[in-house]
Amino acid sequence: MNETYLIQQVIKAIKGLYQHDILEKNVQISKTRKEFSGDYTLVVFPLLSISKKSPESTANDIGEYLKNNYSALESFNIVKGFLNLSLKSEFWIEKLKLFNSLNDNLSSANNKVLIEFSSPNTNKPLHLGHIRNNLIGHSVSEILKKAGNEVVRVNLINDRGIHICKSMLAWQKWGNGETPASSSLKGDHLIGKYYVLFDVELKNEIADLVSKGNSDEFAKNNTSLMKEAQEMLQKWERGDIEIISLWKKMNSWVYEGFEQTYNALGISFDKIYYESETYLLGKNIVAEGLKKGIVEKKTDNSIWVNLTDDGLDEKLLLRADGTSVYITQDLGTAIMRYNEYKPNKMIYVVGNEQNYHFQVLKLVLKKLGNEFSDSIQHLSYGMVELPDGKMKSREGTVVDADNLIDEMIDTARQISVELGKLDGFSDDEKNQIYKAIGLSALKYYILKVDPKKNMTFNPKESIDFNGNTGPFIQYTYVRINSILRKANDSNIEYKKVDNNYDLNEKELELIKLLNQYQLVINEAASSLSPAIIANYTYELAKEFNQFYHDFSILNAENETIVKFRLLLISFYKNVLKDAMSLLGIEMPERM
RNA sequence: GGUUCCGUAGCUCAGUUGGAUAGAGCAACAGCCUUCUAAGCUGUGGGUCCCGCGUUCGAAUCGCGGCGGAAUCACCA
Repeated sequence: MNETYLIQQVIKAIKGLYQHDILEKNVQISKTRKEFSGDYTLVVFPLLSISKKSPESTANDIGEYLKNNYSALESFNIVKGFLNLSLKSEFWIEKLKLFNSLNDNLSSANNKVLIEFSSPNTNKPLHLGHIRNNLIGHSVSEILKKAGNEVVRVNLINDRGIHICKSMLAWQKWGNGETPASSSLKGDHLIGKYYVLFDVELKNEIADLVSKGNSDEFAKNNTSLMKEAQEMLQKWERGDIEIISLWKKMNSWVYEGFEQTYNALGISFDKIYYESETYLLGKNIVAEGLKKGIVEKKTDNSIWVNLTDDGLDEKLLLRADGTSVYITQDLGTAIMRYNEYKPNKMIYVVGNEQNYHFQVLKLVLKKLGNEFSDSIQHLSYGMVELPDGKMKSREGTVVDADNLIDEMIDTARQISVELGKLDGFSDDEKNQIYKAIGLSALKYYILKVDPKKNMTFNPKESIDFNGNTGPFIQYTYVRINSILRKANDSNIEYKKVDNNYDLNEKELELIKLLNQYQLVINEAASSLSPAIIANYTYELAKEFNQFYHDFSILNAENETIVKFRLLLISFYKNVLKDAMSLLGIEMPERM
């Protein structure tokens, strides 16, 4: 809690009472817990060595001092070593007024931040893990922007490498010219089908070799299919016209498919990099490193970097046949990006299974003389697991992104129809609302969990639409909206508020919570965590619903109260919408 | 085996730089629609915060040691 104005008052009090200077960070002020009365609580224990008095009398000294010297203070009370301070209504009403200018009082970090997320392979459709990546990336971008940073969103498409050759080869061998049009399969799903087929056929071949008396080890390393795939990769790197044109054709199918999924999720990028366009730079960088003697060539011509001095291992940078590996292109991409944008910070949204990779990447970049290496931050997020463990494509347990999105929207439709809330809307309007609700359930479900933690998704239990969920928050918004619409229809003017307004307890709670928004944004931005925003929106919604239940707004006791409450809830509406937009979640006007 | 991360209610998760009697949702049970949208509100039950030791006025939070789980240590990406 950085309520600076209060902290300054306490510092003054300590100085006045005990002639002692104290640092801001040593003043512990927090929100007062619900079971006690007060707005803020000062923990006096750390101050005892200065006051040389008991906790109670120290708290009393400070309380009295503030009472006499700080005009905003209404009253105080002391429980054990805790000094609870209540501020005057006027103080909170002034705070509330600041929400008239919601968007222009943000801390401006003025940093340029480049953030990479999504980064799909072009050999299979997106799944639930990718959804988490995309949602986190998009949301963190929005949060950083809100906190005053310039944000560049980039996607790095992994469009080359042995895995792409596998699906190309399988399609060439067994595809019979199948296309998305001919099969009415989404392009990325079509390619995925052949990637799986390759794996199946590869297993068959290995089994065949083993049955002919070869060892498992030998069989694995000597399949004709793998050899063909490797030859294809070499041809690709040499620019073989036939292979390149096949590659372009198949990739274009995948991009069309991805585009649909990105659109459904509401995600976009400022810049898309393709590994096929950056990996050569990576190779050059490795070659330079070789000249400088930073990396070394082994007898089989493969190139390695030795990181044993840094507690890590040796790492391959180029294969013996000269083709590049994952980290090769990542080196090139990082340098290219840095030179292009000169950001203060580069964030990579990549799963925690690649923690080691990023350790290596930063080290190698540094060794090669790139000081910006220190500005790279790996936003390492946890895996999405199923109740019995990891998703495995071989076992067909992968939760497909497109299917899941469709299911969520369909569930939203079913619930809405059951409740009969959208009777009288056009089909277009209805579909738009179903989509907003279904996606909010999905997005909120994923984003409310701390990114760095693994999370469990149970496909058998559908994602909830009640309780701590996206639709609940949307519903709250819609309720507010409905009241404001009625107020508008009756031409009630509620933009002004009198400082003498007598706040009731719940109204005060609502203002205090609203007042935290700025802090919450800053915290979410510094910890790169959409979960902080999500949990805050839930608090907002819960508080409002209690208020809504306990107090009438349009039929309040008198006009002053009606107007005040309308103003208050209109700020709730704005903040709810604003906060949810940071999660990439749209708010329907009715539902 | 080395390194990193994690362990909070039956389940899914919160718990802000160490602060007061550890919180929500789901699931279960019991109430609340003639009144601003019941996708809501209220209540009941549910805990060895993995275990132990330490630091501290104070530990779910920090340190050390265990136990349990995950990831990684690829000429996959």
